Amino acid sequence: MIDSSSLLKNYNLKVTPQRVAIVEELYKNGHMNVDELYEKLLKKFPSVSLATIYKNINAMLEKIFLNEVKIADSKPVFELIKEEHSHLVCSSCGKIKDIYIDDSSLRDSLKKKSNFEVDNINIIFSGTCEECS
Amino acid sequence: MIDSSSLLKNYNLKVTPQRVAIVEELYKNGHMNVDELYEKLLKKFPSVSLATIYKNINAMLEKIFLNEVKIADSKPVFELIKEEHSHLVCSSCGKIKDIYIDDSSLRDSLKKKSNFEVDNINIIFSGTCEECS
DNA sequence: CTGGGTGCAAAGTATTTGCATGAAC
DNA sequence: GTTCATGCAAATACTTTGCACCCAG
Repeated sequence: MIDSSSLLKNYNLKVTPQRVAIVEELYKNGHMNVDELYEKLLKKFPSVSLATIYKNINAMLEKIFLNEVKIADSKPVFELIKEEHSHLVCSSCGKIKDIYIDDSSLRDSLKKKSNFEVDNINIIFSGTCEECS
Repeated sequence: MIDSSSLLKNYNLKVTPQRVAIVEELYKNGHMNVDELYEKLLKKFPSVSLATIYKNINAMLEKIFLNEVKIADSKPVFELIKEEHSHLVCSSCGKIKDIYIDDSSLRDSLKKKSNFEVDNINIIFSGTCEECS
């Protein structure tokens, strides 16, 4: 499991049960959109409000321990920040998986073509996952 | 310039002045979000409505001659479909440029790690463009 | 002429904000 | 005790829809 309380404290966020639940759900499920998070939290806190979800997501995005992933043809999803990685998105089942791919060859070929200074490369593979094919 | 009328006809869309203007603006500017398109069209058609912009963007997306690009921290932008390419997004000036990068090494390294069947790879480089650095 | 596009207004969906109360520290 | 999070309701932002009228083919 993940030590949500320490994580929250490290980022100067008060430890509330709702926040702990958000972190734990994201840890368990990897990638979730706002509605999925809301549904999960409703089970634990029947009176939780969507506003709380939004406020917390935004707080966590600002503290940079959450990352927003924008995928074609679907709602943005959120994930806990971890090592830099890319995403596999299955167009059949919709599942998203992390994958660790070396991007140095990409950086090299960009360098040859342009003087753009890269901070960050965002790569999304779409296609069909092993289970669906 | 671009032959917007033929383009529209080829995709079975009636040629209207608003549509021609949308295609021409996208051709000129490369990438535009809904509001930018709306502002441009307002200059030519003071009574154009946002609904028309949305309806046409959606029609063009369906006919697959428009592409939606989702970028972190900004509104989605639209571009005319052309050869497959990647995007450079400057975090300083916000400008988006196309870049043609060979992705075969990415495909190879993915193949080694996973049985995911790739249809399509979406790559966004963020950083600082030549002019801004 | 006919079908489909346009513009307007209204509805729908998504997200943010203000505020009173209550919990975390 | 003070600060800040929560939940509610209202406000704002974004996008779609319905419909009467009009233009493209």
